[in-house]
Amino acid sequence: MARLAGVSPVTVSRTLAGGKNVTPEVQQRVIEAVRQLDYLPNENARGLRPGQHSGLIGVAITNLSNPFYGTFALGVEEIAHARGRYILLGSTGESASRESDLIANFLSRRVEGLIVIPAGEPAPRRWVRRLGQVPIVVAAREAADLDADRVLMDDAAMARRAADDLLAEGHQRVAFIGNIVTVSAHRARYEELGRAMGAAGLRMDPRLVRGVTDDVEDAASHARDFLDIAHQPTAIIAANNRIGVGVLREYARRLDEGVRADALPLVAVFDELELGDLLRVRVRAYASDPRELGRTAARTLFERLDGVAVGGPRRLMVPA
Amino acid sequence: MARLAGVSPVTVSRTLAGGKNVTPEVQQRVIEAVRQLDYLPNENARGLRPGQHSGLIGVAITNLSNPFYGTFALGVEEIAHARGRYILLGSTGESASRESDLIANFLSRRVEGLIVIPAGEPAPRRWVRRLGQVPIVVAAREAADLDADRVLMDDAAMARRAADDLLAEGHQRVAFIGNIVTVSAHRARYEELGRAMGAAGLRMDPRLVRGVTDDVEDAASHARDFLDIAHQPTAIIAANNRIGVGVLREYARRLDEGVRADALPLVAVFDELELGDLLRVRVRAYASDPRELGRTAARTLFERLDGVAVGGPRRLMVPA
DNA sequence: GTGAAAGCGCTAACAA
DNA sequence: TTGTTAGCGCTTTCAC
Repeated sequence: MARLAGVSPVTVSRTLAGGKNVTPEVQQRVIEAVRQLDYLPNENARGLRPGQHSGLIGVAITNLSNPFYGTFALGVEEIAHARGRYILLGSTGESASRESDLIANFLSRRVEGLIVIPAGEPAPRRWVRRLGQVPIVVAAREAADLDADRVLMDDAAMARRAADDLLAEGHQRVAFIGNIVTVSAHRARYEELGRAMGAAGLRMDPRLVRGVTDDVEDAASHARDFLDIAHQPTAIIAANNRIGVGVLREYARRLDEGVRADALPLVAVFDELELGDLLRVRVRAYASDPRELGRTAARTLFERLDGVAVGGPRRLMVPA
Repeated sequence: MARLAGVSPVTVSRTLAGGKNVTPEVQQRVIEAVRQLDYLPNENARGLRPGQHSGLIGVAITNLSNPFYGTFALGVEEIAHARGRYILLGSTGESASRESDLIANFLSRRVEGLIVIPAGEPAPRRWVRRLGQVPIVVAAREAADLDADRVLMDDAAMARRAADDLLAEGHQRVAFIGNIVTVSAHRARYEELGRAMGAAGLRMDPRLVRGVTDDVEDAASHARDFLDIAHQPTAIIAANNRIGVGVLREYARRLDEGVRADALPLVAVFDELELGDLLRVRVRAYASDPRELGRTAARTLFERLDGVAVGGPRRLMVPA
């Protein structure tokens, strides 16, 4: 490359860096050679030099096929792109070991920062020690053992609104499907729901609470159980989108079997349900804003990278 | 690191590479030092050596918030993970220049291979020359100027099935929303539809064809037009998922205004419509399998990387 | 079994 | 303005 232009590698570097201290003529020669060879500087080598950054952000989400996380990633990318960064992306599938591997690999590629949706599987995050000075933003869920910035949805507000609606309609027996043990967002939604109902002199029946994180079929089977018990709940609350879809899958089966739509419990879904208003069954969605969540997570990360934000971990709330 | 273990960097490298030619004792010392320092070898430096590979696959999709592409990426990741590779991911938003930038950056990070969903914006792909020996797989859509392996859905089969259904029900006036000019998948679906209807002595009315790629609101506004013309079509065909959602958004508005569900044209949607069977309006979905598409794309890429596949570009079809 | 030397592609610092 | 030197962190080759 340098040979073709008849200059030294330094001159190539300088030209590509903006051309400071290079004769226009020489620059021209370099540019020409670059084009002729389709030369692309090796970013990995460049990042090796001290003081240079890799231009990479590591993003670990739980499940790419869930549109919530896809949209989240889109929000992250939007900001990252505006800041000239590129995304290393992986999904954990809620597995703690996969999360650990993924992050170790991100770090070994010298990402400048990390954005992580913590995996639900409960396990100590031994990888935090490896972070060193690399900033990390935890999004969508709490992670007790991570001493880092958090960007969360307003789970309590969403849950309160849901509770208000349910109470206003006179529901007394409501079921809940979600992983309240390991997924903080689900737990927050559940607890606030319980509080709001408690304030109205009601309580969640623990026999009507089932744990699932993201699995459509699992959720469907819990819904089946609820529909089959003698004293059906009057509403089923799905802690997220995928769980909601699972419940509705079971509803579709029931309708096929001749069950009437208004004989089925109301379904309340968190996180958005596309076309919920067009369904033949009674559904209510309490939507969060995954794209803005992603954007905010990325902005928060960049504030650390820029040194704009200093000090202890921050906690940001993205309104629903 | 090497100092802490009292050995040379070479010995560390050897130990981490499996420990060939290192005394178990010394290995132990190295392992211990690694743990103590939370040492992670620098993958970028490692990849710098000749003959080493980066362990990265570049994936360029059009829109992460579309669950179709999210699921596609999941399929890619599944295979990549099994092969110990990691994913550099970016979305093009259908923009040709963004596609070009993205791929240039992937290449400058020395990805081992690329998987690309070509952006719809028509523009010559000048970046192909930069590929050098890096294999690329084109997925989901054709890209005429790319001389590379392709992994496509069976658009024609899906369209034929849709046409059969429509014809069986006596539809004669059907509208189509999709970008038949620049998105080959949409075009293939449209053309096959036309062929099948032609065989039945009917034809698509060109005034009932509108171009949109992925935009929900755009699609909704076209649907609005179709609903407002005097001689309504009896069916509206959406070339993909997002377009279908757009059409249905408009339907939801109409229902709110008191329009009866059975007064609205049937909607046929390609690529899957979650919960389509639960909608209050008549909808038919012709689903493809994005996850398998992603898996197949990744497998095809690895066959090139492994040297299992040689010779000219292959064309694979993933059944719907 | 271990280490010294060399070089992957790049750029900051210094020299010419 | 341009080039030489050196070193980022790693691994391959060769010597011991």
